[in-house]
Amino acid sequence: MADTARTRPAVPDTAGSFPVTVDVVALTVREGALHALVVDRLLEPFRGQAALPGGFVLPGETLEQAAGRELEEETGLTVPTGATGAGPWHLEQLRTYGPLGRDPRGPVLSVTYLLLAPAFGLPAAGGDAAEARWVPVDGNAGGLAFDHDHILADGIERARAKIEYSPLGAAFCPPEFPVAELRGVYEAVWGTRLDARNFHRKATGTPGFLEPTGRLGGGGPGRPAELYRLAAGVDPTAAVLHPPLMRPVSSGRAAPSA
Amino acid sequence: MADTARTRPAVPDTAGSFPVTVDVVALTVREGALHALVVDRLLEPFRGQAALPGGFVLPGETLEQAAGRELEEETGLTVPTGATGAGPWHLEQLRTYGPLGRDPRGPVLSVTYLLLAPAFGLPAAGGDAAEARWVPVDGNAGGLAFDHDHILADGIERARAKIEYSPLGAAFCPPEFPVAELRGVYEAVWGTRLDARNFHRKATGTPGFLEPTGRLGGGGPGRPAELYRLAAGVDPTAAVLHPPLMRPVSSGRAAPSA
DNA sequence: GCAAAAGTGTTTCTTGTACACCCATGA
DNA sequence: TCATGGGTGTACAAGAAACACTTTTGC
Repeated sequence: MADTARTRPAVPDTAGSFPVTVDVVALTVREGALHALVVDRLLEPFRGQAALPGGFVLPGETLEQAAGRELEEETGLTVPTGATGAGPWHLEQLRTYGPLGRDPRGPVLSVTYLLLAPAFGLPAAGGDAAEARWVPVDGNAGGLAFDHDHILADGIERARAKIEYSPLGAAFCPPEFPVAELRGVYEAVWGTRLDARNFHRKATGTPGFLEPTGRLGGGGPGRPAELYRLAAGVDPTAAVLHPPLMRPVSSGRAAPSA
Repeated sequence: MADTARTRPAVPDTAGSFPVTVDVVALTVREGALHALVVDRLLEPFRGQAALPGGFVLPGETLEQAAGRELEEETGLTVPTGATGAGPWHLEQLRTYGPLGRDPRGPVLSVTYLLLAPAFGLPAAGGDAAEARWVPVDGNAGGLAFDHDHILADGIERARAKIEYSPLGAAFCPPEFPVAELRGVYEAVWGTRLDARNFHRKATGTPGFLEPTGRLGGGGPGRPAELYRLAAGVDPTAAVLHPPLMRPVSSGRAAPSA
């Protein structure tokens, strides 16, 4: 074992060394349906096939920085790094896959992240970036490169579970939104219908969840809705919904695959 | 970019390559208190200091295999790999830390696992393995090497949250156990007292949680308790407790650090 | 006025919580 | 018999579910 210096111990040379990718399950709600972000691969392996946005971690980068960089390269949007809670975005680590049997190039570790975001437009195809697009995830998406179908399913299940007890549903909404929009998020993510009146009471009555802005959101038919924002100073990963807002038992509650 | 072959694309050479460790937060309940497994480090860095059991992933290993191997080397016990659900043990991935600023040897990624286990004895110190021991985690453990204090706190919080809605509390118990032992697990993990009678009703009345064995556990004073086992064929990570067994609001419910 | 959506009130039922009470054993 | 812990019954309160009803807008 080559001890370069007594003050700077070295990693044992029997240890493996692995390329590491960061892949992102980016979810949003558009037109009442849950969508995931995918890109068409420009390079082998799986060239031309859809995949989750992601790529290799570069030396000197943190995992979060790599996730933000890949998202920016492939969607043009800038995710404030360490953005857990800053703005409507929410980025959190999902889990790590690999290193064996998931990449034809050899052993590769993939650290995956879950991004919950309000709907946003994507740059047109072309340029140096692969085309990124939103695809609905109505149960049957499928067909992604690598083990990305599996990762996507795990990300969706995480999102479904998380909005039960955390205020993270608001991460799918713009900074100010009516209660009905938040309800639409829950309905899209869970794939169920919720009673508008009971949801309103529960959402507005839970301390540390919503905060009225005083403004009204006009536009559509019917009475204008009051606009709310996510309560200030609340950790968006904290369990503030006590008791939780639980999905109806009919809704899919599959455990994430081990 | 050196394309070694058209049929076997290579990892781009701008990608970083990282040593990867697996570290395990092993928790158990002994004498009514939650304990974590730590080992005393025999090598630099942090020689002589306590740390979570773990070590480098070797080439050709899966992460779970590495976790099982490290546990076996340091505690002498054999964790059936892919053991999610087999036997009373439960091993699940916690999260991944790094690669920057956590190891004086340089950038190292740590994939961490959470092991929930019934109390078991440990081999005596000496031999080629570091001494492993159980330490109580009454809030103030502290003093572990690397970022292991942080990882341990995340693991404890995961365990606290998980037993609310999954049958995993039984992973701390032997194959057959009285309801009171399971209640003791909840009390130790949450650091609260629970009403024995209501707990009994809830635990035995939840479908897919406990299964009577018909046997009685004698021994102590008082009426002998019926023994139960974890219900067969239930995914221990599935959320079977509906509605969940929720910890009293006074109990620590800190969100895992981002 | 009418339709549509927001928001409130009310009733019913389920569940958590607290605690009185009985059961089965050892000393 | 008493102490100890296992297990059941019951009353109360909090919350979920269902839905009638009022409010406020556009057409």
